[in-house]
Amino acid sequence: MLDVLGENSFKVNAYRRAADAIQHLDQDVRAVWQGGDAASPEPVEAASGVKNLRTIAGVGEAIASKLDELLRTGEMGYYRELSEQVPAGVLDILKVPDVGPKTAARLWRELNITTLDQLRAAAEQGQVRQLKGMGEKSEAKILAGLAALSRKTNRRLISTVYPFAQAVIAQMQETCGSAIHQITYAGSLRRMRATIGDLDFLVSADAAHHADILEAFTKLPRVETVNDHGGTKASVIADNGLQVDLRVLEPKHWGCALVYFTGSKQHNIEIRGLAQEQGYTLNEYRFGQNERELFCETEEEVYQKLGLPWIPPELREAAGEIEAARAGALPRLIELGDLKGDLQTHSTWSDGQMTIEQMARAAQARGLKYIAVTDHSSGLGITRGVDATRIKEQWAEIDALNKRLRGFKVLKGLELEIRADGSLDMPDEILAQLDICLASTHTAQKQPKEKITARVVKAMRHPHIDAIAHPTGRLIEEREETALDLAEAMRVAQETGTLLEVDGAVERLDLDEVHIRRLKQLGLKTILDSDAHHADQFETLFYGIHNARRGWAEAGDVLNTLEWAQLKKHLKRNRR
DNA sequence: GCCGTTTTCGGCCCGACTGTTTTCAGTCG
Repeated sequence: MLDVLGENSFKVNAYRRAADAIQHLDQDVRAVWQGGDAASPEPVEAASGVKNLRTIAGVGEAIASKLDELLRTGEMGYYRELSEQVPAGVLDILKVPDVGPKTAARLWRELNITTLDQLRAAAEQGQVRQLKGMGEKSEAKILAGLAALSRKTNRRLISTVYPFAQAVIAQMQETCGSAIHQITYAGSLRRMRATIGDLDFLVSADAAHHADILEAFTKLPRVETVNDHGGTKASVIADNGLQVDLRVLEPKHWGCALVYFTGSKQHNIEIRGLAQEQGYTLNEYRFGQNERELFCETEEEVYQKLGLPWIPPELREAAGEIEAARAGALPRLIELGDLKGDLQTHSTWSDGQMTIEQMARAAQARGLKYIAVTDHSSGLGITRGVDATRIKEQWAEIDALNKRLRGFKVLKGLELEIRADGSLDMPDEILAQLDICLASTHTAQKQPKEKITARVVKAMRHPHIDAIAHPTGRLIEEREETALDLAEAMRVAQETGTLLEVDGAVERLDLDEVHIRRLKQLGLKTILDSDAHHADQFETLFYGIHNARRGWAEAGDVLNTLEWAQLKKHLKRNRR
């Protein structure tokens, strides 16, 4: 709204920076405001809330008081004031590709256009081109943008974009062959975000080949429309609706370009600030110092020049990674190969699609040493779960299977349903005999905060429940998190030794990166599982690991990097 | 609106592409 009103762009950017910093905080902004004392609903002293908020980078006096007002009253007078000035529909118009704040403001003020429908009508009737600086092409662009907006889908799961990116790379290599020196994806995919908005590729090649490479890119079989096509970059829409950009550059620019296009934007701004402090300017091609130009063929050289070690892409969110790098305190991030076992899998005993043996053999083929079979308890009606009778039959099958397996162990587990009232649907006598017991909620997910928190906390206090599976219940782009008070759950986890799981299922990634980092700060361990219902779904551990890496997790933070004999000592049921 | 190992005032990351222009503004990433 400030943008549309023509406010000083640096002021607008200050709000963006503050919003970005809050989004990437390692805890809830409310917790910062409260000054670390989550038990009190408000800061002890009125003034300290503002002071606490100001510790956030990019939050100064003005934004801190507005946030304080928002947290205290649930409303912000300044926001309401702006809302009264700018018609809501103008903000919709801002979402049209190629319409920015300047254009939206002129459409509103000069043509009185305040809805998408009015904009479409005006463009169709040739009214838009009457504005100074707008012509037929601008008008056509707006109509195309409106069409794109109406069929626009949300961000996609990384698990669909990653294989697509691999396919694009393979096709480019096939088409251009030796002309391509290096090719990679960059952007949010390289940072391994859970969802991806658009896809960025970088190609290095001799300048003589640049035009051919861009041409080949725009002609790939899955390209539907070409939006931009210049001398160094092209931007297309693929048949799956994804926007895909490709940038071509000379090999000597590779290091700076890869850093630049991997981002995040805010990370880039911070490292360019660092470069400036050291007397350089940094862009996507080079370091500049007066007339001198310094090129970097690798990312390592770029960071080295800034006095930093290489920073893994998953950490590049301007969330303290630069300070940590400078202090030599970057985490040694967990890797897929560190995992020794998987503590949440399902079989045909409940809603899985494969037998326990098929799951076990697939896991072993992937290099794991053990899995826990954690079928649903019968309380979750839709999955035809196991009850106290059937689970004993399942144990007999597991015992027999373990005799046949070499160098691999199947553990007896359960994913126990925590009923809406907090009760459990399996006798304690059964739970006591398991190797590991997870508990989770699948029903009554809309309970208010107090109720669902009490429900989960009650389960956490049960002596035989080792971990809470997918604690927040989110389904990415589909279902919001439950109202569970995670700060309280973490506190109870510290007290009881109950673990909070990281579910690696690609649509869950639950806990997410922010919560994982919080766990680590509290000194809590976790387990990272596939939640596989089919042998193919062990693949999700790959995405789960990257999610954990985004949460700064090291191997030591994840218990199933241990052999089972060691791991079992950490489970609550085996502790005294 | 934010910020400070030059600065409490005066800066604020930087470049590609497009369209409408006779040298640049707007948008995007």
